[in-house]
Amino acid sequence: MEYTVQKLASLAGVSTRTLRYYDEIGLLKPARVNSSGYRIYGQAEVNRLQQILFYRELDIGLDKIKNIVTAPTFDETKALKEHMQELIAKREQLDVLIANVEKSIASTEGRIEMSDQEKFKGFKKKMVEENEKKYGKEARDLYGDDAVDQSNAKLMNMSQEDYEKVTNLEEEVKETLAKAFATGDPAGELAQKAADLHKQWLCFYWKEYSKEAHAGLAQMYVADERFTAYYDKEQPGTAEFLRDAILIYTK
Amino acid sequence: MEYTVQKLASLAGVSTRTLRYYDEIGLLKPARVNSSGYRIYGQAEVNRLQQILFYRELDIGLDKIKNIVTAPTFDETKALKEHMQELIAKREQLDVLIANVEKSIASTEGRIEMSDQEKFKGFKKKMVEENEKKYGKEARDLYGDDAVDQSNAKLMNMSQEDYEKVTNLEEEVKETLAKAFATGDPAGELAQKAADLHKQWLCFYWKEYSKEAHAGLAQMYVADERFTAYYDKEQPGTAEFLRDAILIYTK
DNA sequence: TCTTGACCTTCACGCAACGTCAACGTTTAT
DNA sequence: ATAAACGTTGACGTTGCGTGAAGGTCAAGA
Repeated sequence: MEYTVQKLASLAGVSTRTLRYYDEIGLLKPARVNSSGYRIYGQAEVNRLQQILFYRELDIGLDKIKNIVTAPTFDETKALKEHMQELIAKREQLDVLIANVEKSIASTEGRIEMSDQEKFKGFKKKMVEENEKKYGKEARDLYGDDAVDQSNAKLMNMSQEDYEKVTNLEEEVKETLAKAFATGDPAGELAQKAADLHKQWLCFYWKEYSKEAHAGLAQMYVADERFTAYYDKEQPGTAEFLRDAILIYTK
Repeated sequence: MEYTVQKLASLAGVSTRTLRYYDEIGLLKPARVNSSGYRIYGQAEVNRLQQILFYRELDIGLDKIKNIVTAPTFDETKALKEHMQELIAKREQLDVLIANVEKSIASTEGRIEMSDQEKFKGFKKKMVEENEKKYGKEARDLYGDDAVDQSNAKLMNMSQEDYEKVTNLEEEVKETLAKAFATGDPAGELAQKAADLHKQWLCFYWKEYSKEAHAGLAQMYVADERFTAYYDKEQPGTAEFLRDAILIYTK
């Protein structure tokens, strides 16, 4: 079956302008151009347009879609399966939002109270996404896919109380660590308490805890500037101090 | 609780630029501006930002959001409930897409075959949406909310076979109508067959059929240029002819 | 054969919703 | 008191098209 712009456009539910634009940016070239300059699309283009729309549905930029579908290693089945995972994730995130709306209704009706943080639950996912876009690749290179995925997954599934607990823990770690740093002794009581709090905090993000992994993470804290910057913010050297404390704690 | 731009931004997971932009376009003004020109947001603004993000999630334009949330008759609870309906609808549409992906996988694995039309299922929803944006208001004014909602809902929930049936029916109506028009007799056998087919077609979109509603729709066909344009495309006068045939059919 | 109308083409400007500098004032913490 | 972090207002850039304008193409009917 062959299609002109209009035919394909109405089949797929996009505008003719969109098809011309996709041609222009090299995302979807027609199978051939007839003697009068008309774009003629074939079966392969229909399939490809479908792929493109799949990815567009996930709010992926057209240039990235281009990279994905034009990649020589492009495995259609695999791409589709990944795609489905993301759709399912999107649906789960919608569930969070729906729960949020339900709560908001209860809240405006005065039945319950909502913290400001709760009010933006479900929107946070966007931040996770953007984080992925920015740091995703680095982090994946550094720590491996599984770690990143699990961390994200846990973050997204976290219940409201958990979220509050974890932010509180984060504060506690920082406070205890600051006090411990003042003592200068990573083997001291305070430093070990900080390491323990850090373990608890970590358990919110990790499926299973092991001393080796904890120690490994501590090493990475010092190797990765993003983490050192975070911990050294108030007191330079804190990241190293935390590493030492953890290394002792996990021995 | 009072928030500066950054505080509110990180709370809600948006950028500071976004907040400044929302201020600029009058969508979300800070509670006050301190002596140094800093924007200070209060509790009301937090709640309002939440509302805004809800609507933004539905891809509603900021100007429309502005109209919605600044409307003097703005009923928060009602808005939230409507909002939830749309989120649920969105999730259902995601289900359609997921089903589509599943089929696509089966198709690339050679287990089943997909028609070109099938390939774009789930994307069709966008067309419904855009139709809503363009004609929604008119149509709602003209036919009432319920009719439009039901029609959209049925269209979105339609199964694959139904979709094929309905497009076939549409063709059949057009063909029979063309032949009937040639006879010139709206009471004749062919014209009455066309009216009957039209009824069947209609039954795909209506929850319940009544002769009165069918007759009413026939009148509207002639009154609304969009419909007359559709039916008169091949043969001017066809819309009127169909109306007459339906009026006889429903008598 | 000529015209009409629905197609198709290529520019080219317009738009929303911000991102992203630049250039500069303010607050806070050490 | 000096830096670092945070705030401000322009102002131009970006993405993914929408929307003409100005004009070729093609089948069908007068």
